[in-house]
Amino acid sequence: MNTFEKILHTARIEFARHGLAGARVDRIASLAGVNKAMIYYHFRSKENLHRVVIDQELGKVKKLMEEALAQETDPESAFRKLSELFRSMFEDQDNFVPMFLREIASANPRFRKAFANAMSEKKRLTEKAKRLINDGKKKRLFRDVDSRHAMISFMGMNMGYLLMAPFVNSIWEIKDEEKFKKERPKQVVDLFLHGLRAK
Amino acid sequence: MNTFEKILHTARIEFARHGLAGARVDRIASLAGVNKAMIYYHFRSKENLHRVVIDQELGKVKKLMEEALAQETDPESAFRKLSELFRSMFEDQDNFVPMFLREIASANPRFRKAFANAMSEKKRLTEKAKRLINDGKKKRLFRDVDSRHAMISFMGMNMGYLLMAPFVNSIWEIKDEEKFKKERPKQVVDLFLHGLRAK
DNA sequence: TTGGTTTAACTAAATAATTAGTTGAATCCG
DNA sequence: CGGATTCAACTAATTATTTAGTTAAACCAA
Repeated sequence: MNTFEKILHTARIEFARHGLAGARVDRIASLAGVNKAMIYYHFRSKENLHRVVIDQELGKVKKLMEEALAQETDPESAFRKLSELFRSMFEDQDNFVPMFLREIASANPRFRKAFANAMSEKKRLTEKAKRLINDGKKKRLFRDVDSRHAMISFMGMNMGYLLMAPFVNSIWEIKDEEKFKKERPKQVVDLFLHGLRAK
Repeated sequence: MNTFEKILHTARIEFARHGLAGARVDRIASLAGVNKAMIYYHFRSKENLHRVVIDQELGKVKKLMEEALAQETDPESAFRKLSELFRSMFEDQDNFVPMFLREIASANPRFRKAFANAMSEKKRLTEKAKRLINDGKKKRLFRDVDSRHAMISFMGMNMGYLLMAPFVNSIWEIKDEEKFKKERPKQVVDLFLHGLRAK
């Protein structure tokens, strides 16, 4: 890893832990094993470094999204795929969750737009989701539900635990987090599909 | 409002907007229309002021929880009640959401314990929820689902939109937020109950 | 090939700016 | 009186940013 990458890598951790205001340039430098001036040499300012880190994370999200939306399948596999997408989005990069939460909290419009853009990459996520549900409705497989509400519920079911695992574990006394996480996608998709299913 | 209350009120807004590290004591003082010295006179330090604000917010959550758990009813009304509880928890106090998100992000163990404690006030929320689902299962009204997964999904469905409304609105192109919010509890509870229902 | 020149990457230290917290004298009011 | 409050200037500390100078590799013309 060269200096540039070392700084980015350490900054990601620092910003995830402390947020933009709480992050310390000295700490990034010393943890990265790099002279502090190098941060200004490569990134101009703390704020700009933060922006670069955020953009990088959003880039990964966008990429995952594109991969997940590539194939066409039946509703059940599609929802399982989406469930898996959320898991990888929030799970594989443990720095993303805190950064994501803080950006929501600070209502940063730049981030909101960039994230919305990454999520509805060429409208494919939203369109695909609506299509999945409306197709099911036409075929009388699904009840007559509002597709937006249904999809938002689906996202909430999926993301809720991923975002707040430590809290949820504590409240619901979940001892074996790993096991629980593994069970989760199936449980979520089952509940959701049963919820949609026509009687 | 006396000085003490003015400070608390302004601090709540400041901490919600900027977090502990980003909050400025000078700004709190000037927005509260109070001399900075008064903040130290009443609250000793910025961190302590933050703690007081957080504790106050958690106190409100606890109170809402207690009220909501007071009555006993059928599953449908109970879940509707819970849905309404989440709404009031996150909606009525618009400063709570950002503070909550930031505390999750910073993984503050003090907050986690206090929140878990407020949520599972004498275990009544978790026990009641489990009981609701297990009763339904015994009466063959509900499928054989894992009650913890189901309840976590229910919380996610409810909280997801409340926590991330600006994002979700942007992604799903929701124009009339107020209308959508009003429809939401019914939509959520319907999907959830259909998801549980035995075939 | 060689000696000078440029350049990006880097260092150590200094400076500039911000900000939490303090002080002490003065005022206000029941 | 005495507790609450104002006020503005202050400090001590922290922290972001800049600066002046170094290094080593790449480049390039004679």
